[in-house]
Amino acid sequence: MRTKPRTGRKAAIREENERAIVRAAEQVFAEHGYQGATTGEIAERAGVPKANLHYYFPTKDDLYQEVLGRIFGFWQEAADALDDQDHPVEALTRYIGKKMDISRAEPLGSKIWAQEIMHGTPTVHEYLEKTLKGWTRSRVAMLERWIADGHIRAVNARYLLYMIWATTQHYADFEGQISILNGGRPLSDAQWGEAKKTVTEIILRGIGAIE
Amino acid sequence: MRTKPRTGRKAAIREENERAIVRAAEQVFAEHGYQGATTGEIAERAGVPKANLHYYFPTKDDLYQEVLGRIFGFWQEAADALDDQDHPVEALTRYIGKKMDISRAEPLGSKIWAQEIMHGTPTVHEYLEKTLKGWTRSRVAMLERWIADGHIRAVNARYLLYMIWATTQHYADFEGQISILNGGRPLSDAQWGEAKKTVTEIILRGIGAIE
DNA sequence: GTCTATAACCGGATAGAC
DNA sequence: GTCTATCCGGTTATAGAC
Repeated sequence: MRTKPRTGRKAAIREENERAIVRAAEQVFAEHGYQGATTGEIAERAGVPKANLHYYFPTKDDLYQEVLGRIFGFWQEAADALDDQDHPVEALTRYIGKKMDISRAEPLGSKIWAQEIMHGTPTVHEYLEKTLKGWTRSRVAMLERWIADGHIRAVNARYLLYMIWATTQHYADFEGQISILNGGRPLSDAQWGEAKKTVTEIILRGIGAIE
Repeated sequence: MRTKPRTGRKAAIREENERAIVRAAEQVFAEHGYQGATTGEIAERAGVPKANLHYYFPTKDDLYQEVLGRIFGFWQEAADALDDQDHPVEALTRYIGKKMDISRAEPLGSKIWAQEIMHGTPTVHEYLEKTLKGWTRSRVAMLERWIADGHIRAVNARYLLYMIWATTQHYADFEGQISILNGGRPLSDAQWGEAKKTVTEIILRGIGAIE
């Protein structure tokens, strides 16, 4: 008997359990941090006994890496939005919009990422060195080409990128604060639209891409 | 004999120990999160036996509250920079500059604050409700007056404020990522100046306050 | 006011029956 | 593949000698 059958009843059970565990883990890691998260609470939220969690994910760290892997996917997806040779206005509008959408749809992933960075990148250091560093360099080069071509003003491209990351991720990482300042309610559809519009316009106008 | 003499040799010892413990606590809380921080490591970094830490701060939570108190001071100080009726360009330039300076001088506090928010504001909920909410409301009103007076364009004032918070705090909260992308070195004096200039210009131009 | 030794507890991980 | 019972290491907090 295979340990991890790809099809059949057991495979379906495995997949459903793993899915439930990873989702629960995202919530608990985001809310309590790596150390604060307990496998007991994750198992409870996933609706499985703690021993079963350890059957699917031998160690807490394995589970954490699985969760970080999911996040990487979303970040990569957003990164692709800036990976072409469109006009600056369209490219940046799409990139900012996509990042805002991810902040709304996957705030937990963004929070786990932020905490991982604040804790000294123990797990994602390699990713930053090997993938993000190169991607950033190429995007900076692209922005500098736009500057040379007169599409946008001469701003520091790297700090512009940081500004976009910071501003869009803030809506995920600080959603608790934003909700409280919004009268205890999460932002509505209309407010999200307004936030996205505000962020996009200030940045585009700030670099002289519009008006 | 007083338990907490205000002067004399014992008072000096107390003050020095408390100071060392709080500084060490900032480092450990920022790096490992509330749960990940151990009183043992804090005591070790402060150079006192663990039992002595508990003599000065009975519980880990007391120490955490002390650390958060220090942070509030810096945030309040930055908030004051926007508390007057100057021209928008000067007021916002000073506020952004001050927030960037705090990000550089006190990144640990910013990180602890960010994590506290991400963990659901268990400790600072009251502060957000009672202090930050009112301050934000008054600053939004001020910005809207500037818009009405034609000093800046009609942007959503609340999301503009969030943008300033996000962008400036990013340099503290994500300093690990920024350092890696900077070739493994923290930003130099010149780079900090360039970052501050870039952030300030994009925002001021983005709201039509300059150019 | 200091510090060693320890109590009391909790959480990650596993053994082993089903 | 599931789950109860348990081990073991680590953490907060304190007792009590100095």
